[in-house]
Amino acid sequence: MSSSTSKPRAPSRSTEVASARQRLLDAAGPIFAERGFEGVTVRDLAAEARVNVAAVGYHFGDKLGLYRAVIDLVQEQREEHFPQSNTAQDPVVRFTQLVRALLSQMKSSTDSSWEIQLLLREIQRPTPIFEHMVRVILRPRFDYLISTLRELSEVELTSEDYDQLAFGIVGQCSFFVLNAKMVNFLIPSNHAQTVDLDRVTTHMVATTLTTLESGTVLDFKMKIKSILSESIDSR
Amino acid sequence: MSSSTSKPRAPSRSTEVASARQRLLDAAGPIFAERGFEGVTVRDLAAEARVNVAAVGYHFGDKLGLYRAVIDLVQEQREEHFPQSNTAQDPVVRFTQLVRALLSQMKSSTDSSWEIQLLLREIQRPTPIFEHMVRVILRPRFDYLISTLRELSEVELTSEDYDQLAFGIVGQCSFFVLNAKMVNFLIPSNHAQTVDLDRVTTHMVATTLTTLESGTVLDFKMKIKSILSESIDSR
DNA sequence: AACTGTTTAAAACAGTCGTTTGATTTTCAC
DNA sequence: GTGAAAATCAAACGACTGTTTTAAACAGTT
Repeated sequence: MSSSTSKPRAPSRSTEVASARQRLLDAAGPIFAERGFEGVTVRDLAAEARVNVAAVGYHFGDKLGLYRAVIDLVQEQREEHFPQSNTAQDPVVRFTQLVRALLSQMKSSTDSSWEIQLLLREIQRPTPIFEHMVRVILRPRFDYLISTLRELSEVELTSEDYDQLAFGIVGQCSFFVLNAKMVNFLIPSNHAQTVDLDRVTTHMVATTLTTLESGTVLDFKMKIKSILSESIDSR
Repeated sequence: MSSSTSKPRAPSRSTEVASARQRLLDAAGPIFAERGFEGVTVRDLAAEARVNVAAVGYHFGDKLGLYRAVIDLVQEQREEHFPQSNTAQDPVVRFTQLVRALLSQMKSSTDSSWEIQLLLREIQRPTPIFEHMVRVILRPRFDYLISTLRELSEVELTSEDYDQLAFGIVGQCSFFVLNAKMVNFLIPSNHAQTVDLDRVTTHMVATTLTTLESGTVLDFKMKIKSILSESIDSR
């Protein structure tokens, strides 16, 4: 499948002005994040980067190669930029900052934080890169979230419960980001902005902590299960 | 914008076999739901419905007209099929059944419940139909969810809190549906199936009820807000 | 100087897309 | 039956897609 064009090496940065390859990489990230892989044409990318269309094929083989390069770039930056450097002792503080960071990075693509939007798009409309991306980028963060939840819980829960809580957090975060347009439509417009980061963070952390701490959750679950088993025939 | 082709009336159902128009409508729904508006070609639709490609233009003007017709059909079926007929007295039971129904309808498109998936896709990648669809289909359900939450809460909360809770539920539901592939990837594969409906329902209802009932939520929120305000400079 | 790799420009390619055409068949009141 | 409207069909249209080709210009090394 790989095109047989001899792969050119990265330019030896002799020219201080950004090379065509670099300009292409810089421009492609936000565009892919905003419109998705299939929603972007190579002509758009080339125009935005002020580069000839042929440059895509020359430097990256094809469009997917450029996309893959962007994903790899995000991965590298994440590894050095997010070194799990959350040193707070109090797990509640650590958890709060984790959620806040998660939400913050998901915010609109204007914040130069288009990376997570790109990943969310990849997840919802997988390209051939999907498995590699989930394994390398998402898995570590997910595991870190789970371990933080374990620290926060007074009593040991089942791993299913931890998964459930973690997905609940990730799910709500991604929902607010991806469905901002609908959120704006459904809530009264007097709210100053679409999603108040601190408000959402506070809500999610508080509900999660309450769930983890409250002894009544199990009672509720028992009751709900009986409700569910009773209403099987009614539907 | 609307094409000036004279709109043909619906065939007078003299032929008992499904007409081309009807076959197209039947086939288009699940396909649009699964692949999204832009991910589907009219040739795919025509082939699936065993209809000539020109039938789309003839009966619906263009591809978007067919999409609009599908959306309208969903809306009609919802109105007669979902008459808010939840008559249980206990608000907890009603809430549980509501969440369960929400999740159930979102389940995989094999269950002939492709309608909600279609709506979710419309929300995340809006076509020109977006506003109309949200207003007619989503708004009533969202308001109903809010009112149920109000009934469940012992003390009156702010409307922002109710919005937050409602979006949390909807967000988690849509997350499990739209990201099933990633969920499968991230959790250990020993789980029997991707998403156990009853388990997820139980979890979400229990956490919501706990949040509504627990008096410690406000304390948590206070603490979290102080955490957030302190760590402003650290980022 | 010639030779290297890089970049640009313009054009063409093969394919797919939504849509339209024009002829043909089917339907159905008369 | 007859004929006009409705419905269906194969085929083509024009626009766009990703990709490739051709040519020429540019920079740096030896």
